[in-house]
Amino acid sequence: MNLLPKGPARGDARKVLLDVTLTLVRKQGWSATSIDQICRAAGVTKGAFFHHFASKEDLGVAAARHWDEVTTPLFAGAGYHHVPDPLDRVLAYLDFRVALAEGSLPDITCFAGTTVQETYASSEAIRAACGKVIMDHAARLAEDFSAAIEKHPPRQSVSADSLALYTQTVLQGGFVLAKAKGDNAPLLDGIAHLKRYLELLFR
Amino acid sequence: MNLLPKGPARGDARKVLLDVTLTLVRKQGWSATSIDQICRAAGVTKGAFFHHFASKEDLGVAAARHWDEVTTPLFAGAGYHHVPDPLDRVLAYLDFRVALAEGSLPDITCFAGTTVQETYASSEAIRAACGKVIMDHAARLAEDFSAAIEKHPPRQSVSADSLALYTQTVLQGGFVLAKAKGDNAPLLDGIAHLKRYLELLFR
DNA sequence: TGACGAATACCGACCGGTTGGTATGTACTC
DNA sequence: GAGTACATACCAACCGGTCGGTATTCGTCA
Repeated sequence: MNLLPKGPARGDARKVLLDVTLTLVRKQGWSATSIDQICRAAGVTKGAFFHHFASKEDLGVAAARHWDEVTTPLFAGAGYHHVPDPLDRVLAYLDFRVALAEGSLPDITCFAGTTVQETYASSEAIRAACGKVIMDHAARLAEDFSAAIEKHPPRQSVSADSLALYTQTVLQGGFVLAKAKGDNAPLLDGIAHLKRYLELLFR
Repeated sequence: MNLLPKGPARGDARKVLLDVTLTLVRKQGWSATSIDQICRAAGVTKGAFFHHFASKEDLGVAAARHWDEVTTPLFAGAGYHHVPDPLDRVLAYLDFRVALAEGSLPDITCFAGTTVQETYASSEAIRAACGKVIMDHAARLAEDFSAAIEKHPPRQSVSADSLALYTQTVLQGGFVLAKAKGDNAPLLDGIAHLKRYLELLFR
């Protein structure tokens, strides 16, 4: 019989390890999450781990890319893309982020933001991988900002890239404040201020 | 003779341990910083450490309070307090933060923000201590926002507390993005957007 | 179709070093 | 001489990582 331990099916170990890594690191941070713990949670042994990843640092880089592969379809498939006006589309993106913010903190925060805070000085590879995820996400948002600037000339001269990066700044900061307060409110509040900024700037 | 190791003078161990903790944690994160490493950098043995702190968690709480004791005089003694108009005072506070942002990342980032990201789910004591530092700092800023709202009625109704917290959100998010990019620019850019928001809102 | 060797996926024991923490001893101060 | 402020030695558990082995899958050629 041998029912209980029940690891993943053959061939799935890598994906399960990456999924588990995202979950554990978002809750405990990067350094506090050990390879043993990841293996236990994934129902896999250390041998399997080091078959797929050369080191913990290698896992960090792979997990950042996996985070990108998980979140990109989530945003790409969201309804706000169908809003015709680019400014309204950006505001709808923020409404979507508000909807995502309903949930417990470990589920709504950003793997890349959490991890890069701990590794920016100790692992250039992980820092770069996390940075790329955030910058790529911002770059996609910048396209909408660019169209919004063209269609609705803002009161003051601002660049699309800068606005997109500022949006990520507010979100990442919202995560930090939410963790500090033990409550989503600062995150929701931050998004509300950002929306007001955009409306003051563009209308 | 016995010159080389040269620890701190008798009675100074606790303060040195706390100072070293702030430095190391801001660079490496909380979990990646070990008690042994802190003792080595402080020129003190483990016996001294556990004489002053009951556990690593206890150190975390004490370090958060120490962070408050270090930063509060820094802001209290800054020139922006002498700006007569409350709105200009807030904007001068942000200019002061821009000035602080010139420097290498480990020196300009926030101990409380860094630490709380790693500990919010694993240590309620550290989370609360870090949260209090941030909220107290915001509360002091909220007084200026309150006066600014009274003197310069904003275009839209906003609360002073919310604006003060949003300011901290932008700063904390700026730290994260700066670490992710390996460059202060997103932090400076974020503060610039925040200033524009306040000017659009209040003038 | 099936036999077979190679590559892949995974297991679990083991290693040296480090972790947070303790127990005991000692020098200095009041 | 009593309390404070350290130093030293030590511990079990855990850390990231290695290694020899096994089970499964796959390409290939008869």
